[in-house]
Amino acid sequence: MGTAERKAREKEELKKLILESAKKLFVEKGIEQTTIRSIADAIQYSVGTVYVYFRDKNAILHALHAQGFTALGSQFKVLFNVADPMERLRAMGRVYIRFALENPDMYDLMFTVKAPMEFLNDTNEEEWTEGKTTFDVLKTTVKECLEAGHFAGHHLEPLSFMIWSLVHGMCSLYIGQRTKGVNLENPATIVDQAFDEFLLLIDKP
Amino acid sequence: MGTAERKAREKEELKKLILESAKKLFVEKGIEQTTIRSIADAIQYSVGTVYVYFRDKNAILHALHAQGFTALGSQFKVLFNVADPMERLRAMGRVYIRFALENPDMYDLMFTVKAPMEFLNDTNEEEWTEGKTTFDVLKTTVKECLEAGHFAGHHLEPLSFMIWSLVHGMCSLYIGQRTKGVNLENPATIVDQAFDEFLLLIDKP
DNA sequence: TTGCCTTTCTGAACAATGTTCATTTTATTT
DNA sequence: AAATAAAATGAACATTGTTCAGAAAGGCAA
Repeated sequence: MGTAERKAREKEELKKLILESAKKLFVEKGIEQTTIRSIADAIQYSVGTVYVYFRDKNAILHALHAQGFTALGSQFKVLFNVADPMERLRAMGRVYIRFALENPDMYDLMFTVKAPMEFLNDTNEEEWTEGKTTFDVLKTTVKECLEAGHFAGHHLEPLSFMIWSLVHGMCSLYIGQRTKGVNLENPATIVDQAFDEFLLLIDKP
Repeated sequence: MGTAERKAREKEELKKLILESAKKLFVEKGIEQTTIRSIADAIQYSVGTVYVYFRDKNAILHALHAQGFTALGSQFKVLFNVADPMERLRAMGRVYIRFALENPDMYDLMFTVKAPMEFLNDTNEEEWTEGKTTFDVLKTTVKECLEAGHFAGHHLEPLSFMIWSLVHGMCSLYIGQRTKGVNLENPATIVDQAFDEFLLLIDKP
Protein backbone atom coordinates (compact mmCIF):
# COMPACT_ATOMS: atom_id res chain seq x y z
CA MET A 1 0.00 0.00 0.00
CA GLY A 2 1.53 3.34 -1.01
CA THR A 3 -1.47 5.10 0.48
CA ALA A 4 -0.16 5.40 4.01
CA GLU A 5 3.10 6.66 2.65
CA ARG A 6 1.41 9.26 0.51
CA LYS A 7 -0.76 10.36 3.42
CA ALA A 8 2.27 10.80 5.62
CA ARG A 9 3.85 12.88 2.90
CA GLU A 10 0.75 15.02 2.52
CA LYS A 11 0.66 15.59 6.24
CA GLU A 12 4.25 16.63 6.21
CA GLU A 13 3.59 19.01 3.35
CA LEU A 14 0.69 20.71 5.04
CA LYS A 15 2.81 21.16 8.13
CA LYS A 16 5.46 22.75 5.97
CA LEU A 17 2.85 24.96 4.35
CA ILE A 18 1.68 26.20 7.72
CA LEU A 19 5.24 26.95 8.71
CA GLU A 20 6.04 28.74 5.47
CA SER A 21 2.97 30.86 5.82
CA ALA A 22 3.78 31.59 9.43
CA LYS A 23 7.29 32.61 8.52
CA LYS A 24 6.12 34.89 5.76
CA LEU A 25 3.68 36.62 8.07
CA PHE A 26 6.32 36.79 10.78
CA VAL A 27 8.96 38.35 8.59
CA GLU A 28 6.58 40.74 6.87
CA LYS A 29 4.33 41.82 9.71
CA GLY A 30 6.13 40.87 12.89
CA ILE A 31 5.24 38.58 15.73
CA GLU A 32 2.15 40.48 16.80
CA GLN A 33 0.40 40.09 13.47
CA THR A 34 1.27 36.43 13.19
CA THR A 35 -1.96 35.10 14.68
CA ILE A 36 -3.34 31.62 14.25
CA ARG A 37 -6.25 33.07 12.33
CA SER A 38 -4.03 34.99 9.94
CA ILE A 39 -2.00 31.84 9.29
CA ALA A 40 -5.17 29.82 8.68
CA ASP A 41 -6.46 32.52 6.35
CA ALA A 42 -3.24 32.58 4.37
CA ILE A 43 -3.21 28.85 3.70
CA GLN A 44 -6.98 28.71 3.22
CA TYR A 45 -7.59 26.21 5.96
CA SER A 46 -9.60 26.62 9.12
CA VAL A 47 -8.20 27.59 12.50
CA GLY A 48 -8.75 24.10 13.84
CA THR A 49 -6.56 22.54 11.19
CA VAL A 50 -3.56 24.52 12.38
CA TYR A 51 -4.03 22.92 15.76
CA VAL A 52 -4.02 19.47 14.19
CA TYR A 53 -0.46 20.06 13.08
CA PHE A 54 0.86 22.17 15.95
CA ARG A 55 -0.12 21.70 19.58
CA ASP A 56 -0.17 25.46 20.16
CA LYS A 57 1.31 28.77 19.08
CA ASN A 58 4.49 28.17 21.03
CA ALA A 59 5.16 25.12 18.88
CA ILE A 60 4.96 27.22 15.74
CA LEU A 61 7.19 29.92 17.18
CA HIS A 62 9.67 27.30 18.31
CA ALA A 63 9.81 25.86 14.81
CA LEU A 64 10.41 29.33 13.38
CA HIS A 65 13.10 30.08 15.94
CA ALA A 66 14.82 26.84 14.92
CA GLN A 67 14.82 28.00 11.32
CA GLY A 68 16.55 31.16 12.45
CA PHE A 69 19.32 29.13 14.04
CA THR A 70 19.71 27.11 10.89
CA ALA A 71 20.14 30.30 8.90
CA LEU A 72 22.64 31.79 11.33
CA GLY A 73 24.46 28.48 11.60
CA SER A 74 24.94 28.19 7.86
CA GLN A 75 26.48 31.64 7.83
CA PHE A 76 28.85 30.60 10.58
CA LYS A 77 29.83 27.48 8.66
CA VAL A 78 31.18 29.58 5.83
CA LEU A 79 33.52 31.28 8.26
CA PHE A 80 35.44 28.09 8.93
CA ASN A 81 37.26 28.79 5.71
CA VAL A 82 39.09 31.40 7.71
CA ALA A 83 42.08 29.60 9.13
CA ASP A 84 43.22 32.08 11.76
CA PRO A 85 40.93 31.60 14.76
CA MET A 86 41.22 35.19 15.97
CA GLU A 87 40.31 36.52 12.58
CA ARG A 88 37.44 34.05 12.42
CA LEU A 89 36.26 35.16 15.85
CA ARG A 90 36.13 38.75 14.69
CA ALA A 91 34.27 37.74 11.56
CA MET A 92 31.77 35.75 13.59
CA GLY A 93 31.02 38.84 15.62
CA ARG A 94 30.40 40.86 12.47
CA VAL A 95 28.20 38.17 10.98
CA TYR A 96 26.24 37.80 14.18
CA ILE A 97 25.63 41.53 14.45
CA ARG A 98 24.65 41.84 10.82
CA PHE A 99 22.24 38.94 11.13
CA ALA A 100 20.63 40.49 14.19
CA LEU A 101 20.23 43.95 12.73
CA GLU A 102 18.95 42.68 9.40
CA ASN A 103 16.45 40.29 10.99
CA PRO A 104 15.43 41.98 14.22
CA ASP A 105 12.18 40.10 14.69
CA MET A 106 13.81 36.75 14.04
CA TYR A 107 16.63 37.67 16.38
CA ASP A 108 14.13 38.56 19.07
CA LEU A 109 12.41 35.26 18.59
CA MET A 110 15.69 33.38 18.84
CA PHE A 111 17.10 35.13 21.87
CA THR A 112 14.52 37.02 23.84
CA VAL A 113 10.95 35.92 23.16
CA LYS A 114 9.75 33.49 25.78
CA ALA A 115 7.55 31.30 23.59
CA PRO A 116 10.22 28.99 22.14
CA MET A 117 11.60 28.22 25.60
CA GLU A 118 8.14 27.65 26.98
CA PHE A 119 7.63 25.11 24.26
CA LEU A 120 10.72 23.26 25.46
CA ASN A 121 9.48 23.37 29.03
CA ASP A 122 6.04 22.13 28.03
CA THR A 123 7.47 19.22 26.11
CA ASN A 124 9.85 18.33 28.94
CA GLU A 125 12.90 18.86 26.84
CA GLU A 126 16.01 19.34 28.87
CA GLU A 127 18.24 20.84 26.27
CA TRP A 128 17.97 23.85 24.05
CA THR A 129 19.54 22.10 21.08
CA GLU A 130 19.46 25.04 18.69
CA GLY A 131 21.25 27.38 21.04
CA LYS A 132 23.69 24.75 22.23
CA THR A 133 24.72 23.87 18.70
CA THR A 134 25.35 27.47 17.74
CA PHE A 135 27.19 28.16 20.97
CA ASP A 136 29.40 25.15 20.31
CA VAL A 137 30.48 26.73 17.05
CA LEU A 138 31.61 29.79 18.98
CA LYS A 139 33.30 27.65 21.59
CA THR A 140 35.24 25.75 18.95
CA THR A 141 36.68 28.98 17.63
CA VAL A 142 37.46 30.34 21.07
CA LYS A 143 39.15 27.08 21.92
CA GLU A 144 41.39 27.41 18.89
CA CYS A 145 42.22 30.93 19.98
CA LEU A 146 43.22 29.66 23.40
CA GLU A 147 45.32 26.93 21.87
CA ALA A 148 47.01 29.50 19.67
CA GLY A 149 48.08 31.33 22.78
CA HIS A 150 45.52 34.08 22.88
CA PHE A 151 43.42 34.92 25.94
CA ALA A 152 46.08 33.68 28.32
CA GLY A 153 44.69 32.81 31.72
CA HIS A 154 41.11 32.61 30.51
CA HIS A 155 38.69 29.70 30.68
CA LEU A 156 36.86 28.37 27.66
CA GLU A 157 33.24 28.23 28.72
CA PRO A 158 32.88 31.46 30.67
CA LEU A 159 35.03 33.31 28.17
CA SER A 160 32.87 32.11 25.30
CA PHE A 161 29.74 33.06 27.16
CA MET A 162 31.19 36.46 27.86
CA ILE A 163 31.88 37.07 24.18
CA TRP A 164 28.43 35.86 23.19
CA SER A 165 26.90 38.07 25.87
CA LEU A 166 28.75 41.05 24.57
CA VAL A 167 27.48 40.86 21.01
CA HIS A 168 24.05 39.75 22.14
CA GLY A 169 23.82 42.59 24.60
CA MET A 170 24.56 45.18 21.94
CA CYS A 171 22.08 43.74 19.50
CA SER A 172 19.46 43.19 22.15
CA LEU A 173 19.66 46.76 23.45
CA TYR A 174 19.62 48.16 19.94
CA ILE A 175 16.69 46.10 18.73
CA GLY A 176 14.84 46.74 21.98
CA GLN A 177 15.17 50.48 21.36
CA ARG A 178 17.35 50.93 24.44
CA THR A 179 20.04 52.90 22.64
CA LYS A 180 18.15 56.18 22.72
CA GLY A 181 20.21 57.26 25.69
CA VAL A 182 23.48 56.72 23.92
CA ASN A 183 24.21 59.83 21.94
CA LEU A 184 26.77 59.23 19.25
CA GLU A 185 27.78 61.13 16.17
CA ASN A 186 26.34 58.30 14.15
CA PRO A 187 23.86 56.40 16.31
CA ALA A 188 23.09 53.91 13.54
CA THR A 189 26.54 52.40 13.87
CA ILE A 190 26.72 52.31 17.65
CA VAL A 191 26.75 48.54 17.68
CA ASP A 192 29.64 48.33 15.25
CA GLN A 193 31.54 51.02 17.09
CA ALA A 194 31.14 49.23 20.39
CA PHE A 195 32.27 45.99 18.81
CA ASP A 196 35.38 47.77 17.57
CA GLU A 197 36.08 48.77 21.14
CA PHE A 198 35.91 45.14 22.13
CA LEU A 199 38.30 44.14 19.37
CA LEU A 200 40.67 46.87 20.50
CA LEU A 201 40.49 45.41 23.98
CA ILE A 202 41.31 41.85 23.00
CA ASP A 203 43.96 42.80 20.43
CA LYS A 204 46.03 44.69 22.93
CA PRO A 205 48.86 42.49 24.21
CA MET B 1 -10.50 77.30 48.41
CA GLY B 2 -8.59 74.31 49.66
CA THR B 3 -10.93 72.01 47.79
CA ALA B 4 -9.15 72.01 44.48
CA GLU B 5 -5.93 71.41 46.29
CA ARG B 6 -7.34 68.51 48.23
CA LYS B 7 -8.86 67.04 45.08
CA ALA B 8 -5.55 67.20 43.32
CA ARG B 9 -3.97 65.45 46.24
CA GLU B 10 -6.63 62.77 46.27
CA LYS B 11 -6.17 62.23 42.57
CA GLU B 12 -2.47 61.89 43.07
CA GLU B 13 -3.01 59.41 45.83
CA LEU B 14 -5.30 57.21 43.82
CA LYS B 15 -2.78 57.22 41.02
CA LYS B 16 -0.16 56.13 43.50
CA LEU B 17 -2.47 53.45 44.81
CA ILE B 18 -2.97 52.05 41.34
CA LEU B 19 0.76 52.00 40.81
CA GLU B 20 1.49 50.36 44.13
CA SER B 21 -1.05 47.69 43.44
CA ALA B 22 0.32 47.20 39.96
CA LYS B 23 3.82 46.85 41.31
CA LYS B 24 2.79 44.36 43.94
CA LEU B 25 1.03 42.22 41.35
CA PHE B 26 3.95 42.61 38.99
CA VAL B 27 6.56 41.55 41.52
CA GLU B 28 4.49 38.71 42.93
CA LYS B 29 2.86 37.26 39.85
CA GLY B 30 4.82 38.60 36.91
CA ILE B 31 3.86 40.70 33.96
CA GLU B 32 1.34 38.26 32.54
CA GLN B 33 -0.84 38.25 35.62
CA THR B 34 -0.73 42.00 35.97
CA THR B 35 -3.95 42.71 34.10
CA ILE B 36 -6.02 45.85 34.30
CA ARG B 37 -8.82 43.85 35.87
CA SER B 38 -6.58 42.38 38.54
CA ILE B 39 -5.29 45.82 39.40
CA ALA B 40 -8.83 47.19 39.58
CA ASP B 41 -9.86 44.28 41.79
CA ALA B 42 -6.95 44.80 44.13
CA ILE B 43 -7.73 48.46 44.77
CA GLN B 44 -11.47 47.86 44.77
CA TYR B 45 -12.23 50.24 41.94
CA SER B 46 -13.71 49.49 38.56
CA VAL B 47 -11.74 48.86 35.40
CA GLY B 48 -12.78 52.19 33.95
CA THR B 49 -11.28 54.10 36.84
CA VAL B 50 -7.83 52.76 36.06
CA TYR B 51 -8.19 54.29 32.61
CA VAL B 52 -9.04 57.64 34.15
CA TYR B 53 -5.58 57.73 35.68
CA PHE B 54 -3.54 55.95 33.02
CA ARG B 55 -4.14 56.26 29.30
CA ASP B 56 -3.39 52.57 28.75
CA LYS B 57 -1.46 49.61 30.05
CA ASN B 58 1.77 50.83 28.49
CA ALA B 59 1.57 53.93 30.68
CA ILE B 60 1.39 51.78 33.80
CA LEU B 61 4.25 49.59 32.68
CA HIS B 62 6.31 52.64 31.84
CA ALA B 63 5.72 54.04 35.31
CA LEU B 64 6.81 50.73 36.83
CA HIS B 65 9.88 50.56 34.64
CA ALA B 66 10.80 54.06 35.82
CA GLN B 67 10.58 52.87 39.43
CA GLY B 68 13.02 50.13 38.55
CA PHE B 69 15.50 52.68 37.29
CA THR B 70 15.10 54.71 40.45
CA ALA B 71 15.90 51.64 42.52
CA LEU B 72 18.92 50.70 40.44
CA GLY B 73 20.08 54.29 40.35
CA SER B 74 20.02 54.64 44.12
CA GLN B 75 22.19 51.54 44.40
CA PHE B 76 24.64 53.06 41.95
CA LYS B 77 24.74 56.28 43.94
CA VAL B 78 26.10 54.46 46.94
CA LEU B 79 29.01 53.27 44.85
CA PHE B 80 30.32 56.77 44.39
CA ASN B 81 31.85 56.42 47.81
CA VAL B 82 34.39 54.21 46.09
CA ALA B 83 37.10 56.59 45.02
CA ASP B 84 39.05 54.41 42.62
CA PRO B 85 37.10 54.49 39.34
CA MET B 86 38.22 51.04 38.22
CA GLU B 87 37.17 49.50 41.48
CA ARG B 88 33.89 51.37 41.24
CA LEU B 89 33.38 50.09 37.72
CA ARG B 90 33.81 46.52 38.88
CA ALA B 91 31.42 47.12 41.75
CA MET B 92 28.86 48.61 39.38
CA GLY B 93 28.98 45.47 37.33
CA ARG B 94 28.37 43.31 40.39
CA VAL B 95 25.52 45.51 41.57
CA TYR B 96 23.94 45.53 38.13
CA ILE B 97 24.11 41.75 37.85
CA ARG B 98 22.75 41.21 41.31
CA PHE B 99 19.89 43.59 40.67
CA ALA B 100 19.01 41.79 37.46
CA LEU B 101 19.11 38.30 38.91
CA GLU B 102 17.20 39.26 42.02
CA ASN B 103 14.50 41.14 40.10
CA PRO B 104 14.26 39.32 36.80
CA ASP B 105 10.79 40.54 35.88
CA MET B 106 11.64 44.12 36.70
CA TYR B 107 14.86 43.82 34.74
CA ASP B 108 12.94 42.48 31.78
CA LEU B 109 10.55 45.39 31.99
CA MET B 110 13.41 47.87 32.13
CA PHE B 111 15.51 46.46 29.32
CA THR B 112 13.60 44.12 27.07
CA VAL B 113 9.84 44.51 27.27
CA LYS B 114 8.52 46.70 24.49
CA ALA B 115 5.68 48.37 26.37
CA PRO B 116 7.64 51.14 28.13
CA MET B 117 9.27 52.20 24.84
CA GLU B 118 5.95 52.11 23.04
CA PHE B 119 4.63 54.47 25.64
CA LEU B 120 7.44 56.90 24.82
CA ASN B 121 6.70 56.59 21.12
CA ASP B 122 2.98 57.12 21.68
CA THR B 123 3.57 60.23 23.73
CA ASN B 124 6.07 61.60 21.19
CA GLU B 125 8.87 61.65 23.68
CA GLU B 126 12.24 61.80 22.04
CA GLU B 127 14.37 60.74 24.92
CA TRP B 128 14.44 57.72 27.14
CA THR B 129 15.23 59.69 30.24
CA GLU B 130 15.43 56.78 32.65
CA GLY B 131 17.91 54.86 30.56
CA LYS B 132 19.92 57.92 29.66
CA THR B 133 20.32 58.95 33.28
CA THR B 134 21.51 55.53 34.35
CA PHE B 135 23.84 55.24 31.39
CA ASP B 136 25.31 58.62 32.29
CA VAL B 137 26.26 57.24 35.67
CA LEU B 138 28.22 54.49 33.97
CA LYS B 139 29.78 56.96 31.54
CA THR B 140 30.95 59.16 34.39
CA THR B 141 32.82 56.27 35.92
CA VAL B 142 34.27 55.12 32.62
CA LYS B 143 35.38 58.66 31.96
CA GLU B 144 37.24 58.75 35.24
CA CYS B 145 38.87 55.46 34.31
CA LEU B 146 40.03 56.94 31.04
CA GLU B 147 41.35 60.01 32.78
CA ALA B 148 43.23 57.80 35.21
CA GLY B 149 45.04 56.25 32.28
CA HIS B 150 43.05 53.05 31.89
CA PHE B 151 41.58 51.86 28.61
CA ALA B 152 44.22 53.62 26.58
CA GLY B 153 43.13 54.24 23.01
CA HIS B 154 39.45 53.72 23.74
CA HIS B 155 36.55 56.12 23.23
CA LEU B 156 34.14 57.02 25.99
CA GLU B 157 30.73 56.46 24.47
CA PRO B 158 31.24 53.26 22.55
CA LEU B 159 33.39 51.82 25.32
CA SER B 160 30.69 52.54 27.88
CA PHE B 161 28.07 51.04 25.64
CA MET B 162 30.24 47.99 25.18
CA ILE B 163 30.54 47.48 28.91
CA TRP B 164 26.85 47.98 29.44
CA SER B 165 26.11 45.55 26.63
CA LEU B 166 28.33 42.95 28.19
CA VAL B 167 26.61 42.85 31.54
CA HIS B 168 23.21 43.31 30.00
CA GLY B 169 23.84 40.50 27.55
CA MET B 170 24.73 38.07 30.31
CA CYS B 171 21.71 38.97 32.41
CA SER B 172 19.41 39.02 29.44
CA LEU B 173 20.46 35.58 28.22
CA TYR B 174 20.26 34.15 31.72
CA ILE B 175 16.85 35.58 32.51
CA GLY B 176 15.58 34.64 29.07
CA GLN B 177 16.57 31.03 29.76
CA ARG B 178 19.16 31.05 27.00
CA THR B 179 21.94 29.62 29.14
CA LYS B 180 20.74 26.04 28.86
CA GLY B 181 23.31 25.44 26.15
CA VAL B 182 26.18 26.54 28.33
CA ASN B 183 27.23 23.60 30.43
CA LEU B 184 29.25 24.65 33.41
CA GLU B 185 30.20 22.93 36.63
CA ASN B 186 28.01 25.41 38.40
CA PRO B 187 25.50 26.86 35.94
CA ALA B 188 23.93 29.10 38.55
CA THR B 189 27.05 31.25 38.66
CA ILE B 190 27.67 31.43 34.92
CA VAL B 191 26.98 35.14 34.87
CA ASP B 192 29.44 35.87 37.64
CA GLN B 193 32.04 33.62 36.08
CA ALA B 194 31.72 35.36 32.74
CA PHE B 195 31.99 38.74 34.42
CA ASP B 196 35.21 37.57 36.06
CA GLU B 197 36.54 36.78 32.61
CA PHE B 198 35.77 40.32 31.58
CA LEU B 199 37.56 41.73 34.59
CA LEU B 200 40.52 39.54 33.80
CA LEU B 201 40.52 40.98 30.32
CA ILE B 202 40.47 44.62 31.35
CA ASP B 203 42.88 44.19 34.24
CA LYS B 204 45.63 43.04 31.95
CA PRO B 205 48.38 45.61 31.88
C1' DT C 1 -21.71 0.34 -6.33
C1' DT C 2 -22.82 0.37 -1.65
C1' DG C 3 -22.09 0.76 3.13
C1' DC C 4 -18.90 1.19 6.94
C1' DC C 5 -14.91 2.96 9.17
C1' DT C 6 -11.01 6.05 9.70
C1' DT C 7 -8.91 10.26 8.92
C1' DT C 8 -9.16 14.98 8.27
C1' DC C 9 -11.16 19.28 8.57
C1' DT C 10 -14.43 22.69 10.23
C1' DG C 11 -16.06 26.80 12.61
C1' DA C 12 -18.98 27.99 16.33
C1' DA C 13 -18.15 28.69 21.06
C1' DC C 14 -15.33 29.83 25.26
C1' DA C 15 -12.34 32.38 28.25
C1' DA C 16 -9.22 36.04 28.83
C1' DT C 17 -7.54 40.45 27.64
C1' DG C 18 -7.22 45.68 26.62
C1' DT C 19 -10.18 49.30 25.75
C1' DT C 20 -14.24 52.53 25.32
C1' DC C 21 -18.06 55.38 26.69
C1' DA C 22 -22.96 56.34 27.85
C1' DT C 23 -24.74 56.32 32.24
C1' DT C 24 -24.83 56.68 37.25
C1' DT C 25 -23.09 58.26 41.44
C1' DT C 26 -20.82 61.54 44.23
C1' DA C 27 -19.20 66.05 45.33
C1' DT C 28 -19.19 70.97 44.93
C1' DT C 29 -21.13 75.37 44.12
C1' DT C 30 -24.83 78.57 43.67
C1' DA D 1 -32.50 72.72 47.42
C1' DA D 2 -31.26 72.84 42.86
C1' DA D 3 -27.84 72.99 39.40
C1' DT D 4 -23.50 71.99 37.86
C1' DA D 5 -19.12 69.60 37.65
C1' DA D 6 -16.21 65.71 38.58
C1' DA D 7 -15.42 60.99 39.30
C1' DA D 8 -16.50 56.31 38.98
C1' DT D 9 -18.92 52.57 36.86
C1' DG D 10 -19.45 48.23 34.29
C1' DA D 11 -21.62 46.50 30.29
C1' DA D 12 -20.12 45.97 25.74
C1' DC D 13 -16.72 45.47 21.92
C1' DA D 14 -12.79 43.62 19.39
C1' DT D 15 -9.10 40.53 19.37
C1' DT D 16 -6.57 36.90 20.92
C1' DG D 17 -5.43 31.51 21.78
C1' DT D 18 -7.79 27.37 22.27
C1' DT D 19 -11.21 23.44 22.24
C1' DC D 20 -14.22 19.94 20.47
C1' DA D 21 -18.57 17.91 18.74
C1' DG D 22 -19.85 17.35 14.43
C1' DA D 23 -19.37 17.41 9.17
C1' DA D 24 -16.89 16.13 5.14
C1' DA D 25 -13.71 13.37 2.67
C1' DG D 26 -11.23 9.39 1.76
C1' DG D 27 -10.21 4.47 1.83
C1' DC D 28 -11.66 -0.31 1.90
C1' DA D 29 -14.26 -4.62 1.96
C1' DA D 30 -18.46 -6.98 0.54
